[in-house]
Amino acid sequence: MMSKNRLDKTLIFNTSAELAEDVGLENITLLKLAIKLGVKTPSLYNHINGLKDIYVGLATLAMERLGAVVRDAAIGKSNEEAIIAIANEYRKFAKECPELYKAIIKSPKLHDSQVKEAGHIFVNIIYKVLEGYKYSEEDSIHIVRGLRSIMHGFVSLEAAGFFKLDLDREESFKRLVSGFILSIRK
Amino acid sequence: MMSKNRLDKTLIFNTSAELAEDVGLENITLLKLAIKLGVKTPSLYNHINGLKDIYVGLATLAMERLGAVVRDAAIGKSNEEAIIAIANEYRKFAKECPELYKAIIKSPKLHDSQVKEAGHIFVNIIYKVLEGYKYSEEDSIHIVRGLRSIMHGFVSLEAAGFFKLDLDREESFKRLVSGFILSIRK
DNA sequence: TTGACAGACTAATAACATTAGTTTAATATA
DNA sequence: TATATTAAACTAATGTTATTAGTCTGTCAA
Repeated sequence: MMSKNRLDKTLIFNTSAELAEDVGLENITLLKLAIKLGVKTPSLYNHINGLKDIYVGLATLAMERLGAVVRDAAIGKSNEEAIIAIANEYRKFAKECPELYKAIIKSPKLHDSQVKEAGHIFVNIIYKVLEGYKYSEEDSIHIVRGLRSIMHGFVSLEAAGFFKLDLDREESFKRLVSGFILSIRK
Repeated sequence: MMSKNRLDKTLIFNTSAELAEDVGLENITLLKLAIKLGVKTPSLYNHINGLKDIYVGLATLAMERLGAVVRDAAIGKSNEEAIIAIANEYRKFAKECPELYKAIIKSPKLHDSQVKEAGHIFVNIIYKVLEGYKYSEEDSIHIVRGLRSIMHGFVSLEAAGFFKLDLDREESFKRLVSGFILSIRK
């Protein structure tokens, strides 16, 4: 009657993501997570190898969701319109799930993990959008790095509270993105 | 003979910064710090209020050092030349002290702390450089936010290992900065 | 029915951060 | 110089966590 508290990785990571938003990414504990799952702490170890796995799982989840958001944003759009839509949805995602978003960067090292894989998918969407511009492969790499930098940079400084005046943050972001688009015009 | 192990905040934070680079920002413990200082753990509490203070202190230290680096970079230069120099030195700092750099963003909340103060100083240097451009105050705000975003974004994605191809990262950064400068030209 | 196994559980350990209370040594004061 | 004050070190103890070891139980295949 209570296969309710039957665990698996998906459930664990999804619940971790909720917990992160509740208590803050840094304040996740296995006890809190276990309680939220209706289970005792050590039971988690039947599915994951400890807290580090949680952070890797969260980074992967974040990347996957961000990839989906960005993919959807770009549907039916091309070139500048697509870039603007991607940037706006990227920022929206980071504002809606700030703690999950942080997990992307916190991830201990990307090397070992599936985060890599999820990251590839995310990046490939942007490459696809750039196809309209007919850049060389090399140029595309630089541009994708640039776009990711402005999106991540703005969004994480904003989340950290560095842009104090509440006023005008939309406008700041809009200008940054427009400026970037301008600078990659051929 | 051993006033060697006499503590104060400056010593504690400087040593914490070294420790962070040794073991990673996330892996600092008060025990490791105490050992490095030749002291027992509880002694630290005579000067700080716990681990959180360490992170706030590190964020402040990082901001101060970054401010100094940026200030020095801009000496004797103006406009585009100054911006390029600032960006390059900013990145260099982040590469040389990656763990300390991370402390800037990790800082729990900036509100409560002196990080704010150090941040102001840092930002004011950039405002000063922009004076050469004769922007309106509002424009300046947007531009400073933009510049910080590209610097922080690139540097932290790079540090996190997101730009896999070792090749060309210099070039990517150079293009990003040049593009930004281009986009703020009047 | 039984045997195996996944996945839950209890119990125990170790690494920390943190607090309370004690001692020591330097410095100011008489 | 002697004494009082005090800052800052120390020892001892507590509570929270992560993690591990070993046990129990229900499910499913033979």
